Amino acid sequence: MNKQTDCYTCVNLNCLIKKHVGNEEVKAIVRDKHTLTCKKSQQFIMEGAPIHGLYFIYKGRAKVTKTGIEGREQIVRFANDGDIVGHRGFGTEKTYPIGATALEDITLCTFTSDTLFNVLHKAPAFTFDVLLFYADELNKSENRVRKFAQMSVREKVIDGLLYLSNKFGQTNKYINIILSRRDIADFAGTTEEQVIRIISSLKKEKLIVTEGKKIGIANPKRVAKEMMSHNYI
Amino acid sequence: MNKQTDCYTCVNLNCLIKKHVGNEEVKAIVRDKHTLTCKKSQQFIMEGAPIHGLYFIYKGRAKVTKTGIEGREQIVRFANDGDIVGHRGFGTEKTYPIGATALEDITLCTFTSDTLFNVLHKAPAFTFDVLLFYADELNKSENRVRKFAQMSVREKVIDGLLYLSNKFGQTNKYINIILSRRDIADFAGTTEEQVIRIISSLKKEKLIVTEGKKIGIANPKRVAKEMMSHNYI
DNA sequence: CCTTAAAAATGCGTTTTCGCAGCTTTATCT
DNA sequence: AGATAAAGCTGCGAAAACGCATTTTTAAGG
Repeated sequence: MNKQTDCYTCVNLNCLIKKHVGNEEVKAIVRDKHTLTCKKSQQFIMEGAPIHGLYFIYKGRAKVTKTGIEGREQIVRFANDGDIVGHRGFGTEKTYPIGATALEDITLCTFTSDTLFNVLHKAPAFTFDVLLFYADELNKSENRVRKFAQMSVREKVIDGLLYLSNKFGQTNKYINIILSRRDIADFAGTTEEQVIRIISSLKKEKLIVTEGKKIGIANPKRVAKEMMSHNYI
Repeated sequence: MNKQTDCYTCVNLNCLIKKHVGNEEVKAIVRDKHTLTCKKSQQFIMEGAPIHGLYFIYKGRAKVTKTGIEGREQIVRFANDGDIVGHRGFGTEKTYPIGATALEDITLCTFTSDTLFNVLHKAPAFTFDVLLFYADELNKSENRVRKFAQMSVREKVIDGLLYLSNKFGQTNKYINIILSRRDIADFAGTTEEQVIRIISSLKKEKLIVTEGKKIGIANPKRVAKEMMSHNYI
């Protein structure tokens, strides 16, 4: 029932598999590929479940989470078309350290750990690019550690909205993704109420606009300025 | 003046170079190696400075930092013998996204970006291990994001002390590293005063012991229990 | 060993953040 | 369209975290 996708005609030019699809070793991955689709709200990686492979997003958006105190979820990042999801879905670890949930109907490409493991040992240029991906994610994550440690709640929410606008883009003045206030809170590291309060005052300050659940950055320059002191270097 | 170290007789068995020193390609790295020493408090990587290579710690300890609001520093992690320091000290980025400072007199092995770049394209087994290292660091960093988002200040300080005890070990009941309360605060993501207050009450509760600046976890089980709710999964 | 500076400790008022409760609006299902 | 549930909003008191000022202790240098 799943329409199988094809790496050769795939439109995700930022996908690392696509980039290296000419490599003979990488073709082994392509042959092993399985396509699956998930409905909105479906969790396709369970935190703590045994590892069975790595996911690449063909089309759609997902949240990557870690469960904390009393089941409270922390969104560690969002994933978009072409992104890799499933840390350590290869190699020596036994269970997934993160969970992943579809934010909308989503099509995924998945590969078994074994295939990946082999290719990562045989296609250095590919492995190097995966390495760079992880190094980049590490840098972003460490930036987030700093932000969470030093920012006020207001700054964290603004920073979160800017991230979303940047990651998913804005069309017709609105950020290209619909999230609940709860999800924004779980991402920004605060409570639902605080997010609501802050969004409400940002609206009064004409920094953002809303329509239903849609949020748009009305004044990117001024909003970015709110964060300036956190971006230097 | 710097005594040159030698990978073949190196005692850091956890060092990735040491592990792969038998590989012909990796020997190119070994030939390129330079040894340097730093005095305590000396900063050997400046945040924002042009990248010139990657560092491996031969002997000593260092803190890895990011500068935030009004110059306030966030310690993103600590490094010990054999650890890699200098994210992205290879590849495409132009400047270091982190700073690194010696916490005591330290001996470093350093390699130029170009040499590393080449070897990372030619020695897949080595590249794979570096990849695993980054994936692990990423996982740890994402755990820290969650902790910073959800923990109270007290929990963050306790968690920081447990990390230090685990990372550097305890001898004679004391954690094997001397840090100022300020450094602990910069790591745990709070203020110096809070760290002082919390250490003081942990002492009263007989959970830790102190002697001068030395801190020891007196009751690891009970202390770990304080954090249990954060460790599940 | 004494001097001086830095680090640590503590009290206290202020600010920020939180979480509950109640209410309103929006979405969903038949 | 109407019923029901979910999500969003707001006020308010409580708790947590902060930052300043001051004192005490520890470390460093001559």
